[in-house]
Order: sequence, then structure tokens, then C-alpha cells
Amino acid sequence: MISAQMIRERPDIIRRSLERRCADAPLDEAIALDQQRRAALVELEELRAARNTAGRAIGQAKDHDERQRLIAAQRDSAARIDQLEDQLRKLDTTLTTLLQEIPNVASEATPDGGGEEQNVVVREWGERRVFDFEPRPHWEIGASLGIIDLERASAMSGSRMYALRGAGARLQRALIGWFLDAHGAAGYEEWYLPAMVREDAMRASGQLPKFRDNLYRDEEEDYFFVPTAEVPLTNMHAGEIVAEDDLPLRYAAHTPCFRREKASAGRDVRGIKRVHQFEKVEMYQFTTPEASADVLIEMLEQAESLLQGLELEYRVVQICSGDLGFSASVSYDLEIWAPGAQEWLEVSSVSNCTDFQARRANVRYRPSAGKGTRFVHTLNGSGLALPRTIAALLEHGQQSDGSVILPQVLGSRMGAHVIH
RNA sequence: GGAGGGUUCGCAUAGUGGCCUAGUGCGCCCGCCUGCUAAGCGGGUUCGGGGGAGACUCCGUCGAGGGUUCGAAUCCCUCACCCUCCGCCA
Repeated sequence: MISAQMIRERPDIIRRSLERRCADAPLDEAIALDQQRRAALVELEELRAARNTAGRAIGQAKDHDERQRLIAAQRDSAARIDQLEDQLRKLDTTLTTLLQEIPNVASEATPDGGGEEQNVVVREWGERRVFDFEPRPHWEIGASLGIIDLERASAMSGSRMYALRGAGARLQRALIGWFLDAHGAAGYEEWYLPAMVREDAMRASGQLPKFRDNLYRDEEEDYFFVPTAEVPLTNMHAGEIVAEDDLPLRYAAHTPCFRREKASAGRDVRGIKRVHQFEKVEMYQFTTPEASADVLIEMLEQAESLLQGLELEYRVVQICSGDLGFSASVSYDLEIWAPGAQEWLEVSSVSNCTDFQARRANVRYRPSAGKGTRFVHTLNGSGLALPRTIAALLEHGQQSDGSVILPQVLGSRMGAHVIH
């Protein structure tokens, strides 16, 4: 969330960020409301101060008549206090809602651009494999090997659902295990976390109030199903004040992810590229503001190391201002080349959310030097999303006889280097 | 699903409508005293928000939110979480 202080003192920064993002947000309404709020607050606090003084006098008054006279004198101001409290409550609620609809300030490190087309390819890694036959897309390979079963999945659950069978299921499990072990070796603590959370948790990570349409929800128990482990990870230290010495906090978690994909209805319907339920391993860090820019690069490299281990051709794409996610200030995507479908598949997104989520989740730290508390910075990165990684592995490793050769790192976990 | 008990400033606790402007102990920080350390002595120690150029000052904060009252840690309601027991259950 953007702070009220920020819109009051530096609205120019927010305005410029909104322009760069090509986004509309109720900034002017929020500024006007903040002014009203403070005017009401000043009057209310003066009346409360007077009430506190009068209350002490009433408590000390021994004479009954004197006491009644003092109480009667407070009646009018009590009514006004009630009125102001009510007004302030409404102003607070509305202001918070407006503030929560303003996206994070796009960093100056984020390149300008109106949309996806203007994202910047930073670097490419690996060599494009040359095929002496026509490479097939993963849905054909998966079907002919009998390891991806889209028919059975959609028969029981509709479109955008996938089922994995035999070596396909074991491949997904092997990848999850290998990813988590790699993050553990890099200093990330592994967690198993709830995939169902309350509304507040969704607000903290920025999914609500704006993106309700993309979330699944259990009405009866009032649970939301997480679209990414970023949600429970953001809430790990909600409301806490941690010591600077404990930073950075580095976590990794595997969770299912649930997305309604309403906005992309009709797109990417083939195969397992865009589905309602999928598995993902997520990296997450809580850092100081000073460290977050470097940590972003460190996390990007950690995600890249997985793709290098899988021997997949990929590219690093820096997201431009117009394509930046709501909570992010700077983002990089990792995309793998899928030779069958002939497209780049996004398997990871690594973002610095600065203090945007920390303010919503109220996660602070106590600096070892100096006074008070400061908001931490939060960073998240996929490491990695499973269906697209599987799709790329199948398309990349396919042979003319229909079998698929897997990268060395998965051999021991799969028991074989070839699926056939 | 049922019954009961809890949630107070890092930890432990006191506090049944005004003397709470939340006390005490432990821990922690600063100082004094001392070959060093410990002890002792004195002071400080929740987290926010507002006003002011500033020294300062005011308001809120006792799990969260409402309500009653001139006045709520305290009384009432709703919710969350924790604990104990019963039932059911992987």
C-alpha cells in the first residue's frame, strides 16, 4: 500500500508512476479525503483531551451536586465526539480502500513502456536445439507417452485442468523435490503452508481488493484459495517487528496455486500452459530497504540456476512500467523456449515489492542503530512453476522415436534418463 | 458438533466503572560505584497517529471490531486465536 504521508507530501511521485504504468487510480480522491480526515482528527483529539481532563475532575469530585453539574456539562461534547468518531471511521475505511487501489511506485530501474511488447530482453542463455524432425508440442508428446491426461482431467473438472500419469506425475514430484533442495542449499528455509487463507491475508499481498475476479473462494467458511505461495509467505510475519540481525529472512515453499483466469478466457487453452490448478515452488525474502535491490538480482540468479541445471534455453526479460504487476516495483521474468509450440513460456517472475506489501501486512524491523521501526522490503520469485517447466522439458528433450530424454540432474530422482 | 477456561507494555504477572496518566518482577539499555565481572544504587524501556520551526505537546493503543456510559483493561454483543474435556475422524 502507498502511505497516506506519501500522497500528501509527494503526490508527484505517485502521479508519475501511474503515468508510466498507464494505470488509473483514485489518487486525487485519496488526497482530498486525507485532508478531510485530518481536519476531523484534530477536532476529535481536542475534544478527547478536554474529556480526559473533565473525567479526572468528575472522579475526584466528592460533592454529589457538583458531580452532577460536571457530568451534565460533558453531555454535549460526548455527542459531538460520537459524531466525529463515526465520521472518522467512515473516512478511514474509504481512504484505506482508495489507497489499496493504488499500485506500487514503479522503480526508476524499471524501463518505460506501454505493455508486454516493450519488455526488455536482458540476456539469453543456452543454445537453441536443432531438430532433424518436426518437434511436437507438449500436449501431443504427453498424450502419446500417456503421461499427461487432459481428457480425464476435463471430464471431471472441466477445461484448464491437467492430470499427470506415471512418469509424468513422478517428473513433477522430482522437480518439486529438486527445486526445494536447491533452495535449501542456497540458504532458503523450507516451509509447508496453508493454501487457504482469510481475506486479510489476500489484502496484505495485494490480491485484494482489486483482483477478486481471479480468486477462488469458499463462501461457507470464508476462505480464499491462494493463487501463489507469495500470499501465505507475505503473511508469515504479519504484524511483527523483527530484529535487523534476523534479516534477511529467506523462505521457500511449494504450494498448489488456484487461478480463475477470467481475464484470459479463450487464450492459451491447449495443453498445460494456463490452468486453474497448478503446482509452484516459490522463493521469498524479507530484507532491509538498503539490501533489496541486490537481493532481487541474487534471487533472479537463483531461479536461473535451476534452468541451467535443467539445461533449458531461456531468456531474462525485464518487465517495463506498463506491464508491471500491481505490488511490484521492479520485475524480471524468466522464459523458456518451447520448440514444439514455438513460443517462450514464462516459468518464473522475480519481483521487488519494496515496502508495499510490508506496509499492508505491517511487517517492520528494528534497526540495530537508531530509533524506531521501519518497514521491511519483500521480494518474491518463482523457482519454478511446474506445468510450464514440464512442457518445456518434454518439448526440449523429445526424440524422433517419441521418447523424451531428461536432464542429468533428474536421473537419480526419476530412476531413468528417458521417458518412453 | 457440544461444554468450559483464556488472550494485559519482550517474558511472567497485578488490576470487577473514576485513586490506571496500566502497577510489580525478570530481561534489556544508559549512568554511578567498584582491579575485572557479579551484586548494589539511580534513570530509561509497547507501538502508532496528529499539531508545532523547535524545546515540546496532544490523541489512540490491555487479541480485533462494535455498543452502554459524562467516563471502559474492567459491563454487554460479534469475531479471531489459544487451552482443557466430550463426540467424530485421516
